[in-house]
Amino acid sequence: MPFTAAEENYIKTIFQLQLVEGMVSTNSVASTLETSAASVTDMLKKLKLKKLLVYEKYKGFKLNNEGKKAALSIIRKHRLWETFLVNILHFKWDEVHEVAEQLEHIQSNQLIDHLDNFLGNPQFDPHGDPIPDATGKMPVMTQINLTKFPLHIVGEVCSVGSQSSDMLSLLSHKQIEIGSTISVEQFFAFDESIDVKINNTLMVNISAKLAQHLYVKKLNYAS
Amino acid sequence: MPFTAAEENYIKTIFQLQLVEGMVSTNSVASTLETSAASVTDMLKKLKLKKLLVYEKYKGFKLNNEGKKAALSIIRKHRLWETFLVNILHFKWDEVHEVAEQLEHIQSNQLIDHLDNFLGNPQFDPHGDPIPDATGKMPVMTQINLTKFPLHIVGEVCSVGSQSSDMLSLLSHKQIEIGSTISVEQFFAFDESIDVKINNTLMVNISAKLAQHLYVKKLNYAS
DNA sequence: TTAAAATTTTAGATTTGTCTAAAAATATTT
DNA sequence: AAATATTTTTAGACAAATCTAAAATTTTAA
Ligand SMILES: [Mn+2]
Ligand SMILES: [Mn+2]
Ligand SMILES: [Mn+2]
Ligand SMILES: [Mn+2]
Repeated sequence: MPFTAAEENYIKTIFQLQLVEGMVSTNSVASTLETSAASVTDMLKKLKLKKLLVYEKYKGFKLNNEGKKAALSIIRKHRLWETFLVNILHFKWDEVHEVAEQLEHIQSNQLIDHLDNFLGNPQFDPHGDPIPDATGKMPVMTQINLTKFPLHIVGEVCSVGSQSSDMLSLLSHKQIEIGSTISVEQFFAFDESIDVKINNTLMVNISAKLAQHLYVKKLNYAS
Repeated sequence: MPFTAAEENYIKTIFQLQLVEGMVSTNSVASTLETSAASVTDMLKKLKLKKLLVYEKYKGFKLNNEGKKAALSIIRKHRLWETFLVNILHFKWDEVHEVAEQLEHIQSNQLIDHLDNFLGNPQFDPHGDPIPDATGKMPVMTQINLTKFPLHIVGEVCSVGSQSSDMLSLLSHKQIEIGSTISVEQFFAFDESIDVKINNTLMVNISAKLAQHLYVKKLNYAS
């Protein structure tokens, strides 16, 4: 029942890929984890043996309920630790990912429950991603990718699709943060870039690639 | 330069044994880590190759300066995490050891420095053991084993030589804690047990075995 | 609808950390 | 000083996680 750190990294990656892809491919896992396709196949056999996923040779694979449950527990730990690092130890939000990658593998339910409680049972992590509770439930976010966000509607930046330093420093340069209000003002078909207004004042241009990694939600409340 | 968790566990164990034994034996490490003597020999070769210890076949071994430095860094992490678990997450002092055994292997200097700072740069962990600073220095304790403590002198319980649940629950039963004042009032040669006075009031009998695991320091300050 | 390209799996190694059983060295007793 | 016991090391094996290179399968393109 307890998993190794390597198994947990695969489980988490497959979970996140299947949210987007449905069925997951060997190569997508390999490139996400920066490992070889052969290693992925090796691990798939182990995870299948442990009854965490549905897998037929050459046909792709996806986590079953047991596997999803395991993934949510790892994601819960990862996001709670990130919250701890930023809120309590005053890390910057682009400095926490690597350490959380390690901390998520610490085995102790008591630890994670006490941590959750100490942090005040936070609902979202510093990147705006929802934190599953002990049973695996997460708040729904109805977040939309910025590329699909309607024009001239004010939303709030609530999540970033990548934690690469390159991306985070670009965001920082453009003065975009989690919680910034944002509205798409113009679309340029040529390069699919967009002009957005940040916090109702600053106007900046955002590349298609960057937009693909920004998630926003509509502001339902006053303003 | 970074060590694996297994290497770190050996380094820490050898350090602690050589404080008492001077030269360390294969079997003492094996029984402390609950592993086979053969595994210890295997690891000794690796640690020698990494120039962390002085080792000649069949002759015993001990950490050199480089090895001691590594050990102190691991001990620093272990004791800071224990302090976090007890002071911040409200674990009991006899519940923290297993989790700290895992947390001590997280690789991030930034993390441990921020944690130290957040905890207020504590000098002692919840078991009364000194916490090395970032350079490896620890406060000297001049603690004495209770079996060697002079009669009728008031001291303070500052460390326990074991973290076994059995021992900690026995201490709890006798209402002895870290920080309790203690004085040895009578020695019984027959079973080498002693009567001690706790916090200047309660008189209890302590077995030779228990006394061997209790460390006290003289109270130099008023009272 | 074959041929070429891409993807995936297998075969065979390697590293780390562990084990048991046997051999070697050291320590203790007659 | 032998014989015996203990400790330590070596030899050989195994599981986990990884790799490269080759084979198998599926997909795409001619
Ligand atoms: Mn991880
Ligand atoms: Mn996050
Ligand atoms: Mn440990
Ligand atoms: Mn301690």
